[in-house]
Amino acid sequence: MQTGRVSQGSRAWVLHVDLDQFIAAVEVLRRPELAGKPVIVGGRGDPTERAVVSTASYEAREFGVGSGMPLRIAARKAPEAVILPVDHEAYLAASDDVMATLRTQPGAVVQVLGWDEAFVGVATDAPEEYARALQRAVLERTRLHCSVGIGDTLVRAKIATGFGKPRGVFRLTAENWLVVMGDRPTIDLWGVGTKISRRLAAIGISTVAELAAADPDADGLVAEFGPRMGPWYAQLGRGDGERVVDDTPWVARGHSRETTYQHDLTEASQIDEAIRELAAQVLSDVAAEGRPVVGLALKVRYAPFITKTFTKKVPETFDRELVISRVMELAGRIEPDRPVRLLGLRAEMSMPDDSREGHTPTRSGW
DNA sequence: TCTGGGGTCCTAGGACCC
DNA sequence: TCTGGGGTCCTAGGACCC
Repeated sequence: MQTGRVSQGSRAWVLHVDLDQFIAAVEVLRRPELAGKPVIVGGRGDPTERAVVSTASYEAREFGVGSGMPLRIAARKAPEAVILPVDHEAYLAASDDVMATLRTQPGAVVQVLGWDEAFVGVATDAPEEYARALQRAVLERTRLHCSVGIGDTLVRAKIATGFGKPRGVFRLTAENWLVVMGDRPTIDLWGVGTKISRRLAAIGISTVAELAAADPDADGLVAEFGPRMGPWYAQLGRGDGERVVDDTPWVARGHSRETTYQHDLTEASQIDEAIRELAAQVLSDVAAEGRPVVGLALKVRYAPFITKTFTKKVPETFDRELVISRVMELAGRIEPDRPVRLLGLRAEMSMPDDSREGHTPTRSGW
């Protein structure tokens, strides 16, 4: 494992690189006539189907379209928009080019976070210059623009990027953390969503500054969130945490497939067939890893928003038939005579001995 | 016809064992 | 027969991220 530690007096920095409107930008590259137009990418590109927006171009965002929005609604808000189907292969190829470019930067340790973002650890006395050089390299090699956050922890670098968008650079460290973030609501933190921010507000913590000043025990964080997450949220409020970028290759814990059906499934035979199809997909994903299955999870969404998950541990196995029979056991728990809108199947695999297990903080990227 | 698909991790509670 | 505490494993559910 390589790490981004200090060398020879230069200070260690964490850079967070995030491509601007990545998916839409990739689409515009191969369809130059779309430049400057509202572009929405989602599902199979058909706004009459059940699907959501993956990415909207900045022009489409002006109409109020955003990621995660039902495609049907997006099409209504931006009737002029060009709607394109999701093309995973194309984005993966573009992503690989971007990551390869980052790795060519002098002294860079690259930790990939997703298709369109990565941490870069580097020791330098001029992080802004380094960031600008990095942006130029990515643009030259891929024709894609990115924003860069500079921080002294992963969390601060990640949050800094938002202030740099689009195409900019922003530095967020212990020095200016509270000045920049203190008055903001806790939901602006990476790792705090609507539920947690509401629970924080209920114990009297609404802003980042209040969270930063909180004593986990005395101020109720431990009582509300437990001995592990309570102190973790207080640390997050201060922007503290991991400082070392880690390029250890990712090892997936499992693989899953999920399908939302355009028309709810009502017949037992339909459901049976759909589950066998999911199982075949998941098993081929798992087979490609060459690691045994150790657990299964079957997710069922009954219309409209009631989701159940059935899980089952299995003895380590490579046996397809055995796994499928266990999956069908789980399927037997689906309530009959109830329309099914979504089915998902996840297979967990045994972890190789040399993988990082229980590293803390445990969520990816933290 | 309101809500994708791929992930990760934490916690609570019950079962079971000593 | 009743009761206790500690530990581990499993299942289900929740939350968050891109």
